[in-house]
Amino acid sequence: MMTIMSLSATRKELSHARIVDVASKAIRRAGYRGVGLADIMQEAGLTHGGFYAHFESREALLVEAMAKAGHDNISSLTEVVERRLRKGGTRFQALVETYLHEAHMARTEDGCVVAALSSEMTRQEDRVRQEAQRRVTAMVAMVQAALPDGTDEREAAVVTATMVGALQLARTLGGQAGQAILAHTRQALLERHPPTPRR
Amino acid sequence: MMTIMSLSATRKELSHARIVDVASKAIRRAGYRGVGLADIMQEAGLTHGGFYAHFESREALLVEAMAKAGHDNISSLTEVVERRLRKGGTRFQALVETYLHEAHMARTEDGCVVAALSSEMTRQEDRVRQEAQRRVTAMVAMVQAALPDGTDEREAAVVTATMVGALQLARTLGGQAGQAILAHTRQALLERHPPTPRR
DNA sequence: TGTACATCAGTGAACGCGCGTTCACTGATGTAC
DNA sequence: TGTACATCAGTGAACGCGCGTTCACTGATGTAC
Repeated sequence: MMTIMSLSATRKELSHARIVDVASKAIRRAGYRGVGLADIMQEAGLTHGGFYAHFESREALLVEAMAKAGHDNISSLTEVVERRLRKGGTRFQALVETYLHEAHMARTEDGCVVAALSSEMTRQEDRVRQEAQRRVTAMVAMVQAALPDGTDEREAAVVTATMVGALQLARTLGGQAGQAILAHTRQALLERHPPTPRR
Repeated sequence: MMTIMSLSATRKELSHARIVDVASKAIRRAGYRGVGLADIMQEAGLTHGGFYAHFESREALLVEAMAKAGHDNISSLTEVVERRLRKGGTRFQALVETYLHEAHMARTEDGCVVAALSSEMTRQEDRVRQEAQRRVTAMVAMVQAALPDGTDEREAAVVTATMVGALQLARTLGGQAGQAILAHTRQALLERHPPTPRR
């Protein structure tokens, strides 16, 4: 929930972290333009006037919010994957089953920032877009780390694309149709990278 | 470019079609909220005041614009696929190579409406969202029609998710990294549904 | 074929609202002595 | 330990702009006779 901060975090640093955290959820829930600064500040327990003491511009907040969302994604996915691993199966299997899970379909604001914003990423100004590229790259790297050692980065990119696309279509359709897409995509990905090597 | 209209199309019907056509490109280029009504009307050769003689609301335009974009997608993809087919290969191969082509990556405003808007679809009001669901369903059906007879609809959905996700990530990364994703996704999909059945 | 009138399609100004940004001010926190 | 002062962090009003929506009006098109 909260960024890990040094013990000597000032009051201002704590406020800053709260604003970024609120924004990281807001953009995933409502899109880059879906929530105004006043609402974000209010949800962080502040008034909107103080915003520019923390950020140069709205855009600067978006950059930090995306980075925060991406780091939260990776750390919470890693944590859940580790937990699942103790019940057996491969790391990849655990990742696929966690990412393409109903719970992830339902909760956009805590979920994957790439899936939440991908079709808007190309339309952002330079700095936001560059951060978006870093988020995509980091996600591909995480998927690659879950695949068997030596797996091509481009293969990891294809798997990432499949997971992101499936989550988005599932969310758009919703309900049973959405769950069916998740289920069959899990199956397809595990066929492609089976727990036990083919030969 | 232009909707096919009856020979007796009135002047108003022609204007209406122009507005929808302009909007169908605008939303793909800039997102649901990326272009204002005044700009759309201007690009259609009109002034903004006349908008409400054509549509009940902005939302109503979005619904028509998405439907138009989707139909244009399917008809132009079908056309290109037919052309490619004459040079050999399977229908699925032609579809994959057309959809995951550099040209599609570069031209969002003429491209797939699902890939252009997917992460925004869940955030729209009812009527827009329902049309979005129809667009996804229609796209899955088109993919299914390109796969061998008897292929499961859910398998078509997985393939659709992979194509949509790959196009989006490729667009976000851009350049060589983007093209690499397209290339490897083409390869991965053709491995999964090879021109000659496995046995 | 021409005239008078009704309807159609579009114009352009105006309104209201939300939102990013700015700024003078205030209360709280910390520091010097 | 207490007092005086400086700095910090945040407040709340205001500004300007863009955008969806409304509306009185106009010029063009079509129809009746």
